[in-house]
Amino acid sequence: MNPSSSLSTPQTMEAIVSLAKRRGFVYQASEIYGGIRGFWDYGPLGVLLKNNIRDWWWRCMVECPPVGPDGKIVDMVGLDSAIIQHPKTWEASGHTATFADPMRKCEKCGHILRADHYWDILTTQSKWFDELIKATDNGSKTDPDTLIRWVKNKARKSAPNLAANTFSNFAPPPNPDLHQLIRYLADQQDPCILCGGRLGDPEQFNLMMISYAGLQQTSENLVYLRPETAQGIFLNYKNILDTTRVKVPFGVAQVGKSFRNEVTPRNFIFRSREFEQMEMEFFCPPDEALKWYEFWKHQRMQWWLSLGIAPSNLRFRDHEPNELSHYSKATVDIEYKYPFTAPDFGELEGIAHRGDFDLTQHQKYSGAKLEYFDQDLQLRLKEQGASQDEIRQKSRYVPNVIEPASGLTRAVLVLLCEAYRYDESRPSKEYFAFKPRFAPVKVGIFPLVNKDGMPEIAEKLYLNLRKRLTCEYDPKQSIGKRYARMDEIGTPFCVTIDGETTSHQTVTVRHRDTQAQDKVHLSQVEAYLLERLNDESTSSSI
RNA sequence: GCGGCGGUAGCUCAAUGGUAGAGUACUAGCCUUCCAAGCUAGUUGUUGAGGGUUCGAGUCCCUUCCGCCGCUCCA
Repeated sequence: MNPSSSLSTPQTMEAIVSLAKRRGFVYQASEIYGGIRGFWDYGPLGVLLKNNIRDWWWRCMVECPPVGPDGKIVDMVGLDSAIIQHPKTWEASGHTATFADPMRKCEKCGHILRADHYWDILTTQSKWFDELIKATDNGSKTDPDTLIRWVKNKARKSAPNLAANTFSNFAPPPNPDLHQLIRYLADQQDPCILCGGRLGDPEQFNLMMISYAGLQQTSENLVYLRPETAQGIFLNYKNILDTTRVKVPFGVAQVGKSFRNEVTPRNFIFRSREFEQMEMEFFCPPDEALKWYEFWKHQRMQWWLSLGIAPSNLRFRDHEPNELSHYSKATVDIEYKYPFTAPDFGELEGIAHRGDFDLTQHQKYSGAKLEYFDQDLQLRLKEQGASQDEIRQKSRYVPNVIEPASGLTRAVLVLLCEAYRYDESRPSKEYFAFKPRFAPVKVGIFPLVNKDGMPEIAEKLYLNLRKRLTCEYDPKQSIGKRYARMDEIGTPFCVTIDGETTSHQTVTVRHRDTQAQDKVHLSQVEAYLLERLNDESTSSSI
């Protein structure tokens, strides 16, 4: 990409959102009703772009996966599991516990905290609580004078919304413990740890979307829309082992929708409540997990580069130990420099070493046996002269899992950002320089003018080419206008039927990025285009 | 969720409390032999939604929805 023509600023983002709407890539969902927060519709061109990325991922992961670090072919299969699974799935995965906490919200400042951890959070994180501790000599000096002094001075700043009782009838209970004292100060309420404001009643804040399977909306019928596609793979791990001929190490890949009640959906399609994921779970022997983690980390970065993204716009970011999810032994994010995060980076894909957490959990909750008996390993150990005990112990295990999990809808966003160009000197100042493989429309087919037999030839060529390529035929208006329109939606090639087509059987192929033109024989057009659409080296642009 | 700003045609934007407009796009026709040319005609609005004040509201007030920016959140 050309950095000079592509500025990474919020203004760029607005231009991209506007162009994406205008040309039918992405619409806000339910727009005629005023829109609905966190949901987006992919228009005629958006769905083509999204499908192209999805198909490339599927091709690179399932049909043509990379050869393993030991030079051996790895087994990889696909899956499309249900969005709704047994509710116990989410208990086992930890989502119910971590997603469904009772939360309380401060009515003054809006701070949200866990209701069941109120006292812990207050005593460890509240500034005004620290001051109160000091002022009352660790809760031993709770006479009205001391308290009034604290309320009138320090608390005025650190806890402005603390509903301290009127000073005239200030009468804290005798020898209160700290919790009693604070409830007294806050007028019998638990006050906000930040501002001292009144906390609302506890509410279930569930980041998983809820529905009911069955006619009655009872707790027995409660189900969740999946917050990630991964669990569907773990649930089918045994099915796949039993019904296909894969052997550990192997991977299962899946593309599909996931749903999360994000607190703040924002930044166009970056964080939405319904989104599409491309996830792969790679099952391997425990002592090979780190090797495969490094392998996939590298492979996944190569894949993003294969979309034509500038290396300088991508980076790895290792998760800090305290940042790791409850299941993960190591996680690295692949991040992209989005216009709205620049010069910072934002998440694009996470590659997690999940250990044996998921399979062990599902084994525990379901009672199904999810161990793997590794005959290859048994043989190898035998050859190495290991003891019977060691062989028995080592060749039966719960596989470890390496999970590259990426967002398909985020990939769409990245390509829109990465391919966006602004160039004053061109007829269409704005255009998308998609790598040909991902362009929604590959070829525009035009008669130079709408007469002299040119439309007939162009139409025939269109009917022929569209069998293999996404094409558009357009005989209307000036040729420059039609080129510009194609540039704007990122079409890499235009084929124009001109006067020489009737006399010499040649057409003009016009290239989006350079605006250069080639003469090609009519019979060679298809081969000419196919060669350039599939050739990696033609990607002068993204 | 909180605070600030905003929402008018598909898009970019005008419009002292007094007739809702421009550019562009789009459609049809003419013209046009390679980069958004021109001419003619045409389509396009519950001014985000709901309520209020007023003789009269795009404009003032209230509520709500959506968006942007900053916090907060993002197992």
